[in-house]
Amino acid sequence: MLDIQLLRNDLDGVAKRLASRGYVLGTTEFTALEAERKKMQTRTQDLQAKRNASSKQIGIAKSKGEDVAAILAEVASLGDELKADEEKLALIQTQMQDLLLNLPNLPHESVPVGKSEENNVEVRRVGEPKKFDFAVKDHVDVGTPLGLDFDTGAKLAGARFTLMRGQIAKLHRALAQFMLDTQTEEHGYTECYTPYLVNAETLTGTGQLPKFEEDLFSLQHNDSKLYLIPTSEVTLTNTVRDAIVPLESLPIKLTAHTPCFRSEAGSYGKDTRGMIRQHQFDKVEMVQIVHPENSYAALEEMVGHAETILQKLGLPYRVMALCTGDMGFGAAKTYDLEVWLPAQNTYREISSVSNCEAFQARRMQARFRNEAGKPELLHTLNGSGLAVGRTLVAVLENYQNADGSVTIPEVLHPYMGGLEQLKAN
RNA sequence: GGAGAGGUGGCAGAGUGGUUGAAUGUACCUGACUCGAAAUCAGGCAUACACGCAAGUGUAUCGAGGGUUCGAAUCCCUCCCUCUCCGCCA
Repeated sequence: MLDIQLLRNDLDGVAKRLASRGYVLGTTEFTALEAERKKMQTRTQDLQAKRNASSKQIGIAKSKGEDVAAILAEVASLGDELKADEEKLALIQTQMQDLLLNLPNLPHESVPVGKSEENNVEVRRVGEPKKFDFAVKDHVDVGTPLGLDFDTGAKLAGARFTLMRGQIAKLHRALAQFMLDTQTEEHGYTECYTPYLVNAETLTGTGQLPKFEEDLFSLQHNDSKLYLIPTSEVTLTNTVRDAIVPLESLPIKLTAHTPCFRSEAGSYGKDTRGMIRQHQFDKVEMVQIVHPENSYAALEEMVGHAETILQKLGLPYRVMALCTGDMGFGAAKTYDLEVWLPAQNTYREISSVSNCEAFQARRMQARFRNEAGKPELLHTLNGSGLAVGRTLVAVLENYQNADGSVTIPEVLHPYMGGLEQLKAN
């Protein structure tokens, strides 16, 4: 959520910055609503002040045993008008809140301006794509003989679900364990186990609701509606919702390995083959909750934390700075990590690391007590470290051998009980 | 699922429908005393929002939302959460 003060003071500036990410701000609508709000709020508060003053006098008069009929009559006439004004004001404030909740974050000044994916800027490239002296297969063809089973996944749940068996299932688990251990032991994140189902408030805090409800899976339980988390960014970040944390506790660094559930509405026909785009996938998430002064340093640091995983796995990748038009709703700045997939002969997103500045913190009312002892909004960051399913895809494709076997990256050996190669039985 | 007890400021803990944004204690900050500290004394000490150049003034908030009333922390209704006992359960 943007600071409403900023909209009041510099509406055109805000509109301009939002336009850079392809969002058209209804400035006329805002101006009209804001004028109405101001009028109604002032009027309502005046009436309330009058009522309060009279009521106080009634109290005083009664305690002295005086007659209160005159004041009573006077204040009675306020009643209907006040009630009508309060209702109207509440309606306006709801409208204003809706408007604010649906505005995306402002891009940081360092973000390249652009319309789409094509305008993203490559920051660096790490690792050399391996040369194969045989025709490379994609992860579906490599993985199927080894235990990757799309047919059974589809039978059990439908399209975009996968079943893994045996060695592949174990490799998938090994990857998650390895990532979690690296983030906790080497990078100082606290491991968390979080709910997979959350309420609407939580999702509003991180920005998935109200605007992106269609991207979520939900279920009705008695009178309450719960949603499956699309990422543990949601649960980890919301740990500080409605909280004022002490300065000394910063930065808060959290990580979790959870499944993520996404409806993938609007991506029909995209990445239908294989397990690139699934309704359910595992991810090790990193979240940092920091002092506003440190959030951009933390962003760079977190990109490094995600890169570490790719480097240890020996997977070639590149770092992309997303342009204004390609960034997510809540992000002020985002880096994507893209891993090399030989079968697609291209780099594909495997991690996304974003600084949301105070955008989520303002929605969540997540604050810290600053040096002066006053509550101030935190900055929140999140990033994948990494998406486990896509990492599995990358390992299968990059480490495939001519005979159909797959070499297991060395760092995973301890997690695989010493196994060094996946082979079909 | 059944029965009961609760939810008030950083913490503890009062609060007969009326000068209660809230006693008191404690923590914290400032000042006085002191060479300094402790003790003591005095003052300060919630959040959000609105109006205002400012000083300031006003509004809202006692788990959440409704209601009754001129006036609600206090009365009524609904919901949420916590705790205790019983039942069921991985």
